[in-house]
Amino acid sequence: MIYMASHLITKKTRFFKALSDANRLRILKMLQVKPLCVCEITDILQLAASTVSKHLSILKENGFIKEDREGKWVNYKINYGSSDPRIAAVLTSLEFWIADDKIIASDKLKVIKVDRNEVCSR
Amino acid sequence: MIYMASHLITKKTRFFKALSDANRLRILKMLQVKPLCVCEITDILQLAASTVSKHLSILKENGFIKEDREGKWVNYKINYGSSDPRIAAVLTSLEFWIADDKIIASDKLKVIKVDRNEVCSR
DNA sequence: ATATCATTTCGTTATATGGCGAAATATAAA
DNA sequence: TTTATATTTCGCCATATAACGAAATGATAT
Repeated sequence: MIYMASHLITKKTRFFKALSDANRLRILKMLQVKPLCVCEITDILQLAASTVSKHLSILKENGFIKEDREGKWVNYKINYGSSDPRIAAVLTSLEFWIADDKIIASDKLKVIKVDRNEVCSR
Repeated sequence: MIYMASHLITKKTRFFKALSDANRLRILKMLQVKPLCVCEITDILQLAASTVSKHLSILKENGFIKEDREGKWVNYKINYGSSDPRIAAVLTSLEFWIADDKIIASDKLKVIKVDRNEVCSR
């Protein structure tokens, strides 16, 4: 089967694809509360660390988040200073683009309570 | 394998998923020029009519476009009056969200020239 | 009524995506 | 330098997605 390969426009879909996964939206919402390391996110989402790492790399590649190594931890945080105006538009009014619901509210509570020294290194 | 089924947040991804396909973005850009029927879009995108129909149904289900039957043709047009503010935001400034490129410029030219009585019923 | 044309629905197929665990890598601690 | 911890990369598998053609449906024209 021959698939279309219009590279120019395919690049445009990457922005939307990055936002097309429920767990990535949850991650953005959590990072809005405060920066988190991979194992903290892993603990809250209840996914394999490798899966979370992959989600974070997609969000980072697309400019939604930044990473910041701190010793053995890698902290991820919202990239409010993106030069892409679409990303800035989404990030500066996340509530508008991604409404809160019970799951997100619950995630945010967990973000506040999560303790890196407990959930990691178990 | 157990997949997450958080219905509330999965609904959120539908908006972005609808915009995550290159051909659907091309369709939105074409409809921005003027309303088109399925066979006109099929002719410009060079896809099977069934494929185009499916893309249109996804855009319609998500509130990006409206349909309007005119005899044996079904005309599709941009739904500028969406009650979902995110959709309104994207549609009222499509240039901001989906930049034009060579392919889109070429599509738009074809939209201006396309003649329903030629491309359909061949 | 029947034929024709536009569109949608359905069944099939290939690629993309997202999940996991294991192995590899990077840094800190012992 | 060895060990432990955090993260990433890799290979594999299941589901989702997007493509097609054929069949079904809606509407006009003969």
